[in-house]
Amino acid sequence: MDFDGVRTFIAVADTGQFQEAASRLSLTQQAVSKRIAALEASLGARLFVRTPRGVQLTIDGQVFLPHARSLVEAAERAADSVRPGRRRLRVDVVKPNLGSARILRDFHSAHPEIEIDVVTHLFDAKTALAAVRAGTLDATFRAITRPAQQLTDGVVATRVLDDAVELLTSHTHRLAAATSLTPAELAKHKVWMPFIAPGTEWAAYYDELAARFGLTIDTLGPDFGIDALLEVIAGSSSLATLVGEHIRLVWPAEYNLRRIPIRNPMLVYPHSLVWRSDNAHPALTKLRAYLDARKDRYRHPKAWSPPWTDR
Amino acid sequence: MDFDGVRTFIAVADTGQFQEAASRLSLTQQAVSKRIAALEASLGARLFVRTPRGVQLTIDGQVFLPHARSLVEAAERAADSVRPGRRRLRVDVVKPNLGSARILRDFHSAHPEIEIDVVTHLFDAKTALAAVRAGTLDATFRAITRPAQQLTDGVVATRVLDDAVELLTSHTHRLAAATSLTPAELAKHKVWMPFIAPGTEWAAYYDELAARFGLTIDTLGPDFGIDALLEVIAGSSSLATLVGEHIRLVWPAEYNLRRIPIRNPMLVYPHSLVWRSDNAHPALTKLRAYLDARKDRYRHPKAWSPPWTDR
DNA sequence: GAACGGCACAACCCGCGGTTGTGTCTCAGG
DNA sequence: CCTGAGACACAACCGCGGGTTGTGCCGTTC
Repeated sequence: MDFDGVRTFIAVADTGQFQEAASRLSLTQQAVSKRIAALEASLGARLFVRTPRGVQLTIDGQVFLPHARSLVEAAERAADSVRPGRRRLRVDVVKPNLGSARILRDFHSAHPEIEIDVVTHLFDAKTALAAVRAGTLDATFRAITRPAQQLTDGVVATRVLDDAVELLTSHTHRLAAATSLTPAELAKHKVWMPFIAPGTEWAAYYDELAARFGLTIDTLGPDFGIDALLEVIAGSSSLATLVGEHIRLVWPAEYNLRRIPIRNPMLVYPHSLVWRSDNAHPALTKLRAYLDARKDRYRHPKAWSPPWTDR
Repeated sequence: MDFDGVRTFIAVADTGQFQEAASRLSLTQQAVSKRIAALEASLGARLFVRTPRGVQLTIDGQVFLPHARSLVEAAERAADSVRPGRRRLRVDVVKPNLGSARILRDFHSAHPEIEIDVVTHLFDAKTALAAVRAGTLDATFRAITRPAQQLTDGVVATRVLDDAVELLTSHTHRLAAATSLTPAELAKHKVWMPFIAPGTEWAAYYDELAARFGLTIDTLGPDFGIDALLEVIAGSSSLATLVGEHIRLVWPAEYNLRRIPIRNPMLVYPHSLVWRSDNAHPALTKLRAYLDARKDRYRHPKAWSPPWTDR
């Protein structure tokens, strides 16, 4: 099964005859006949009944037709997704379960007509910012370290989300019963965050956090993914980790995990939207307007965040 | 852009190197290299950065990857739709705006996991029944004329929908003010139904109806489609047509059309579900159970319908 | 610095997919 | 009833796209 065959099938179905489809495709009737025969052979089903006055779709053909159309549409979309100019908006959200991804989903349900390509798993903010600068990425939700240095040549940012840090523990952990914690209380316990890759802006954030409040954060150990982490946390009464309030986490009911907010001060991880000021993509304008209209909804203005972030 | 290229792209993206992808695809590394180069050329974008230790997706590549996956999935679905055995349920509903299509949609929203291929535009019940008998169609919603003759060799039917006939007129028509009509009142006016193709079960139904109640139904004139018909009806004070209560019709507000129910007796068009008794498709079982659970919801047991339909 | 592992380029070659030519079937018209 | 037109299939041919083998280059590793 190949694209040419599918496209030929659609042309024949639309015109009702091989001849007409052939001239529309700038082919001979025999070529169209062969393509359809090949497609039918590869599918193992007859798609047309040949009549002296043209062809007619069989039931298999009628069933296949809408699939064929959606197939070429999907091909169109795929090609458009990388075509320079007039392409879908490309936004980086670090990970699909983060608060930034949730905001993007909210935006998408508010404007379902705007098509978005979500990018994840870029290594760090530096990579993402370089991509924004190069124009391969329209926007990224990232924490911005040292803004003066990184936001050069027309790359701008606004703070859009303060994700409050919470402690995630098993129900057997010594802090499990607390309804909230202060950073000072937290300093007495070890925090384990193997998913923080060294050299990223996440590592920088937690370094600052640990230094400022005297926490011990252990980022050692291989990162086997969030599910493995949750399982280990659930089975331990001494291990705990930090997560953002907006991070979507699901675990089996028997894990019985606790998410404990931190107060006095509240600690927030700062997400900014970063884009090139000369990027005229209409969907980007819509996204910025959407975020601007909600700019206070996801902010915790009195909470602590590192001094290097834009405000 | 061709399927092989897209599949190769996915294999390379998954393995992270041409070599490995090549052996997985039973190709040489050079062939993979050429395929990717050709794909990149046809898309006008670089998908991988070549490194000494393999390849890495560019941002374009990351964006393209999910599209590529959905593309091969769509291809899978398309091929499955006509593969004999283990295919989606194929149901014929005459036209997408009919009550039978609505019931099928209701069924689909009740069981979103069941995938259905909807077939329309089969010429008549005879064709549809032949397709059911041949096994190319799993079920059809049709009116059954002369059940004893047509429902031979294991093809069975149950009545699932009585679609009450209504008169559709402009607001300037002489009957426009009526809140309901009797067939006898209708007999004095001409009814125009150019969309009834001669030789179909629809024509048979309206022939019976006209003969029984003395109506004059005109099926002459070319059928330019439902929109054209509505426009003509809207502009005439003498033309009217008959439609089922469950037929979904939309028209511009200024048309100001009226749908007038018919009573004493109510006239219904009988839809039956027809299937082969030896068809073991699990989705068909579900559909039958669904319809059986609602078998009184769409019925008008006291209404008139032709004597040849199953009850 | 040599061996290794990875990708690209070059040359070759087979066969897929196109074209031309022809046969067959059906329907319309005289 | 015959004939011509129109439509699709089959056969033969052929060029080129896409595969293979062979080789080079480059960066990493020991």
